[in-house]
Amino acid sequence: MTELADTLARQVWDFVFAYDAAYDRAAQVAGLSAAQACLLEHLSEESRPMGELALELRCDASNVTQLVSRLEARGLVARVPDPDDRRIKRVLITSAGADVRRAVRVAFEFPSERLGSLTDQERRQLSGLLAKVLGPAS
Amino acid sequence: MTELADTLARQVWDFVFAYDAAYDRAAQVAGLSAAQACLLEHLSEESRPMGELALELRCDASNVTQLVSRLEARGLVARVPDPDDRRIKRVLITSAGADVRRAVRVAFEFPSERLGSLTDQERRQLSGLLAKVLGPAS
DNA sequence: TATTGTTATACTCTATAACTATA
DNA sequence: TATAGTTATAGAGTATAACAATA
Repeated sequence: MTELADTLARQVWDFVFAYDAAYDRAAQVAGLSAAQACLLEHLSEESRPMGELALELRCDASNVTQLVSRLEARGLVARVPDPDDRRIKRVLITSAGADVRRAVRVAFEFPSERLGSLTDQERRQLSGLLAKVLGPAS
Repeated sequence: MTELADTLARQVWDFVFAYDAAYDRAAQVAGLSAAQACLLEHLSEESRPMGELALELRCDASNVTQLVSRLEARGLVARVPDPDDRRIKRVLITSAGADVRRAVRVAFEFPSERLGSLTDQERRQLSGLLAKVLGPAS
């Protein structure tokens, strides 16, 4: 009986499709591409080396260079030197960047809206299932 | 107590990230981009009008033109005329296209691999939760 | 006149290879 | 010699606007 598995696979596909589309729209509302919004999401209070970002985003360093250049041109991030290693450039989100990032988060209603239809117990259930599916490496 | 909601949102984000990356890789194994594989996935035995594909993929018609052109150049789909309306061009998957699509499906182990770690009961649970989250419009 | 699909164009994402500066 | 990041380049995804063919 693989019918259940097929149904589930389809549901997951549909969910991911809707999720991705919603994130695209949210980024667009804030005037960003999804990739740019994603990069901003990987920045914190402190600056971060570009190489670290490339690793986390699982993309080439030259890609990060371009993304950061576009964000920097719009004043959303800044490149700051690393005090210990002058080869390294660190990326720092500006206050304008933090504003835009907040706008993306606000526009990205999908999780709260969709997951909001679940009861507290169902949310716990889903969280447990996802933890099992994602495995220990997360 | 929004901690649960935050945890869940993060888990969903991680899951989608892993899912998307896995689909990218699967398409790449078969020599396709994710968008091309996705288009093939929307074809069945019968040919389909390009406009329908644009609607389902939620993208512009000109985008479908380009995707189909690339797939057609590689012999994976063909454009066939519509017998009733000569404005319409229908897209038909070739047997080579069906082979490649099968290769993508085989390479896309993510759902069966990850979801395979769940028991039958857990799968039913997850399916139910997704049905509720996706809503009636699915 | 409205619709289907294409063309021209432009911007972004992404990777590879060659390069610069620093370690 | 190895590493961090950049530059040059190329292919693909995507959209907008102008267009051709057909309804």
